[in-house]
Amino acid sequence: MSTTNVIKSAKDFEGYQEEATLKELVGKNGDIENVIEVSENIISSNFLDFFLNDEAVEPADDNNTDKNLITLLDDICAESPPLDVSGTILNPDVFTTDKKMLRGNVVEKENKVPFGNGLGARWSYNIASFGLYPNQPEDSAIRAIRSGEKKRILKAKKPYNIPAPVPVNPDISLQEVTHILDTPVSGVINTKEVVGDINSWLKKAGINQTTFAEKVLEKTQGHFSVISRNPAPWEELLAPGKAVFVRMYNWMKLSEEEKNKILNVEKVSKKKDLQEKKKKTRFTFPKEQMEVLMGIYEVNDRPGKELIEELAEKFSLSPNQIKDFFLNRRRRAKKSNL
DNA sequence: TTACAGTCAATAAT
DNA sequence: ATTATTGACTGTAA
Repeated sequence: MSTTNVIKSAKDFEGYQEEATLKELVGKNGDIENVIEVSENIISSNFLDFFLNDEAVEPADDNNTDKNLITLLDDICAESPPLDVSGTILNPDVFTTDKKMLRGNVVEKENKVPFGNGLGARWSYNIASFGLYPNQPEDSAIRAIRSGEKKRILKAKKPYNIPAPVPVNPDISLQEVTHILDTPVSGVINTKEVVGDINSWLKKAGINQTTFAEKVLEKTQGHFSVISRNPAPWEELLAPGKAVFVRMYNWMKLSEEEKNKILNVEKVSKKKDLQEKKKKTRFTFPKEQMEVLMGIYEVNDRPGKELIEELAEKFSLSPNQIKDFFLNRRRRAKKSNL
């Protein structure tokens, strides 16, 4: 049986339609031991017999590009053959062994064969790697060789790994994912915890506040920043406030696939609209006014109407501006525990 | 009506 | 670039 036929058998076994090297065939399953073992049971051809047969140990002759299987297996399992291999002719005593011997009852013969890194190492490794070498002494050199080769096998098979199919639900629509996000949560949400989860997820996923706030929560970055830094307890939230945390809570339950469904939606540019609008400038209390206001706040955080109007008068501001100052101040002082 | 939660959005701060 | 801050506006509950 020629190497070509062996490869053909292997291809049939693997169900390969196209040309492939033996290495690729083995790599497809990623497990040379398994290929050999399974082939022994399934292939009716001489795949395994070839390996065990004298024929297999015949050196490839110089005019023949066919290599014997031992050589092929060595090529498969080793990046490069051991440097101190003295030749290509393997010990006939060993390779005329039959299946029964390979099953593990070869101790007597094995012990006569030198291990180490010589020629013998090649065949002993091959047998050992198939797990058919039960009585090997602890201190035998074969152990190192075997484990070393196994590493190489693992390394070699990587490029041929078939990635496990990622379970996805390709049919779920954006609308459906959004619906999931808005599904009410029964019971109390730990706002602090949710916010912590979201923030670590954002960091891990490399997504910024603006993107998350706008695409997922449909809120502004600033708003998200505030509620994520000092989330109010669930009980204190009104319906709209709760809804935001429901979204964050549900978000963490989504698969990455589902998350991407939402994150991939492109925001419609509002540049045009913004250009048409005259953007307001934000008033800032002058330093002196702020000092007065803060001074009052220290002793009285709820000034009455009279004081408010007096301040408004003095500062040439509207009473609402003064009112809002105290309102916002109280709210934010409470939130930040100050 | 009024205070406050929810927000926006400019802009300060990193 | 991003995140934090904050004056002001909106809607709601009391």
